[in-house]
Amino acid sequence: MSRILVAEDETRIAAFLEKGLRATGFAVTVVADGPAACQEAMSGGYDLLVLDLGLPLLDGFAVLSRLRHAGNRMPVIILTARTGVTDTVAGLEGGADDYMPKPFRFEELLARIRLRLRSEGAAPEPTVLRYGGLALDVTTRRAAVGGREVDLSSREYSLLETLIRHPGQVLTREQLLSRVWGYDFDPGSNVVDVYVRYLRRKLGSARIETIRGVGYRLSDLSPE
Amino acid sequence: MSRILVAEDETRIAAFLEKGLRATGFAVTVVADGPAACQEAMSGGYDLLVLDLGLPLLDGFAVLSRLRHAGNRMPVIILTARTGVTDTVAGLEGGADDYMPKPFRFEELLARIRLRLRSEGAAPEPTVLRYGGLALDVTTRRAAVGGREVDLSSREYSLLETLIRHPGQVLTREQLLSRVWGYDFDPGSNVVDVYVRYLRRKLGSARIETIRGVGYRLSDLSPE
DNA sequence: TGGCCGGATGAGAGAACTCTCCTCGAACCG
DNA sequence: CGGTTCGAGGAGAGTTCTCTCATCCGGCCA
Repeated sequence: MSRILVAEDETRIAAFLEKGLRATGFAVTVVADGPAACQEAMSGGYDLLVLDLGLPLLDGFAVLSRLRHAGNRMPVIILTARTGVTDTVAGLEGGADDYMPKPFRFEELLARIRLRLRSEGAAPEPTVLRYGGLALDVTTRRAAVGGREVDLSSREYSLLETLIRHPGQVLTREQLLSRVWGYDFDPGSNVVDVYVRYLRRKLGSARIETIRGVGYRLSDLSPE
Repeated sequence: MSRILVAEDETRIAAFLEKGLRATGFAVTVVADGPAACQEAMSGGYDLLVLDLGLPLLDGFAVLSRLRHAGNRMPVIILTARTGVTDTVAGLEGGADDYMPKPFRFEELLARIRLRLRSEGAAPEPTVLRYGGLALDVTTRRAAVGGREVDLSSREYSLLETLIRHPGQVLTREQLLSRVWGYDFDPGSNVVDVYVRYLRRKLGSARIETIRGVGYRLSDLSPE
């Protein structure tokens, strides 16, 4: 699987990224300041760099610029605080690289990463995800159960996509919460339960299994 | 530019597709029944086929199956009535091909077509569209004006994307209405005006020019 | 068996979104 | 110059979406 370098100094976010990316199957290394980011990135051992702008010692811009001047063309996804107006300038305006304003949903970042890695010549990402009679179209964000088209809200879709990307695997509420809702969401909330219910109503209740005390799992019913 | 074959018997929709695709810069041929679709498609003169399932004489499934059996691997996007439950079965379930349930928004179809053509080895579609200090990120559907991040609703984004894909060109209300809202939308509505106003409020009013009696146009102000 | 705990469900508040309708003002045309 | 037409803008209704909260139910354990 691909190797990803994360340059982020806020430990909470760094941990969030590391855990999520690792669970997705990437090899992850985290660094917390600019010089370390440079050094690691230059080593050539990574397929992609997730780069926070607000790094200590040497900020993200400087890191990126050094990389590029050294001829390093690895794909870079920039994390930028949304509040800082000027930050985003170079994000979108700055040129070829991808950016992602904070706070972001993990699934969104994942989508960007997949896109970047794919364009690097890897196998193309399938446009339709299938599992046990379910079909999810990632480009139009629509779903079908056993051939019946189903309307999903944005949240519902995102939750279902997360589940279907880990077929047969149990995901805890915390995992789902952080992936679909983001890293700064109230851990005591029962949104996940509620949205599971919404999905069950639309997909049929047997599609999503409850593992008591653990979490939820997509079950692989064959098409009705 | 790419050549597209449209197989659709409802004249209203066929005309809608032909006009829209042509305006986008594709070379378009329209056929209205199954045998004609087969014949044209087999000719090899097209890069992509937009195929309605409800064709007379020979339905879309049959056309597709004949094509594939004949070894033709051209990308096919299937149009399917959303009401017909069973139709969608083979749409999403059927395998490798793309499908698009009716009624659809033109811009959505366009996105699918671009995706298909891109994966055919053409130049990759840029992920950020820029024009006159505007930057639009097509993957996250976010926008920035002169570096300032702007939140857009789904409709607002879609309208702005349509405008930015025709930089400097005047688009009529009808064009915008059919592209962003769909082909069966009330032509007497003033939604376009309203959404132009929303965009102006968010982007600055000078960004979108009004051409009296004609329509709207993005103006290429340099970044503020 | 009785009580507890985790999950399911119902209800609903608040916000965002989409669209319609109506009025005002300005451009254009005679 | 006056009337007409077209677009700008304000206001608001209806809907959907997202999330919270409170209650109910059923499994599980003492």
